[in-house]
Amino acid sequence: MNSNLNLDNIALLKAAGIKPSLVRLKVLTYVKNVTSHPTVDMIYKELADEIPTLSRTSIYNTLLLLTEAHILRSVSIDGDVMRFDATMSDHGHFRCSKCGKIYDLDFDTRIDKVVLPSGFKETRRDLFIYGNCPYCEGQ
Amino acid sequence: MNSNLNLDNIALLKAAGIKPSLVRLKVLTYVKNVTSHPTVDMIYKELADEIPTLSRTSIYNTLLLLTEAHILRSVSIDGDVMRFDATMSDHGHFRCSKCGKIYDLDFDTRIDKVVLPSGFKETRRDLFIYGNCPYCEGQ
DNA sequence: AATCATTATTGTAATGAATTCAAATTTGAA
DNA sequence: TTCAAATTTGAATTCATTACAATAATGATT
Repeated sequence: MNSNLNLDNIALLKAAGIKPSLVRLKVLTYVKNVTSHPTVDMIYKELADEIPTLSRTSIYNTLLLLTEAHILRSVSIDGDVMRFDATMSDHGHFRCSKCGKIYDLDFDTRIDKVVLPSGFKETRRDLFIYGNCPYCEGQ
Repeated sequence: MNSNLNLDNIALLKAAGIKPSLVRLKVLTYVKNVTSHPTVDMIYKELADEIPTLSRTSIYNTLLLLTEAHILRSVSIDGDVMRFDATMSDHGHFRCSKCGKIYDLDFDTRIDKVVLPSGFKETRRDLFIYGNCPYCEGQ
């Protein structure tokens, strides 16, 4: 399964004109396999075991590259550290004010009814909802 | 008009249990009179003329105080520097990718139709739309 | 008016995420 | 194998924000 995913990711990177180096594959695979919207630090700490020479700069470089290629997207919520997300379909984010966990938030097309004043041209939107998640709401 | 607004702001601060000091009044008045969603730096540079001894820390302190009192709100868009907004009614924000200007974005209640999964309790939401504003879209 | 505790303001130092940049390493074509 | 190009590294830098201790201002009480 992991190797399959790697094969997919190799193809994915090649299709985007990006050489599938070790660092790039590991970063991409990790962000894809995880729902935690990891930070650079989380990625670094996770991959440092497998790649002992790894530097944070490489992760910054890689994430910038993958973000510009629209393979990942960056998520910056309310002044927090930058996080990264492999879910590229249109969706919002919920952040629990207690535990800080970030959830992907599917929303249907009703949000598209928010209309811009004339002359404004939209390229992207972010919806962030804050509150308590089910695990923190109980207590 | 300015003195009237100051009188209003004095009352506003008092009602919130905040002593209406000079710095607080100047910061509040400035953010209220301006639609630019100013940064700490913009506020500092603007007020430094009138209050020569002003420090950035005071502005940070003041903005935190006013934000916690729900007199102002902070706006953090896509990893940018923190900005501040005196419009407290429900609204979104549009940032022009070219000129960087931020516009308030009224939206009607249709956005409220975005439904959270059960167990999630919402306290606040942010909607950010990116693209080009009318002045930048032309060229 | 003087005292004094409380609050506000200041300024310096520390923190930490993100960026810059040049050097070292790796890669892959010739 | 050679060599140029691309990748990775690590140290230094930048810059917004926070921490914190010192100073100044305020306002109630005597």
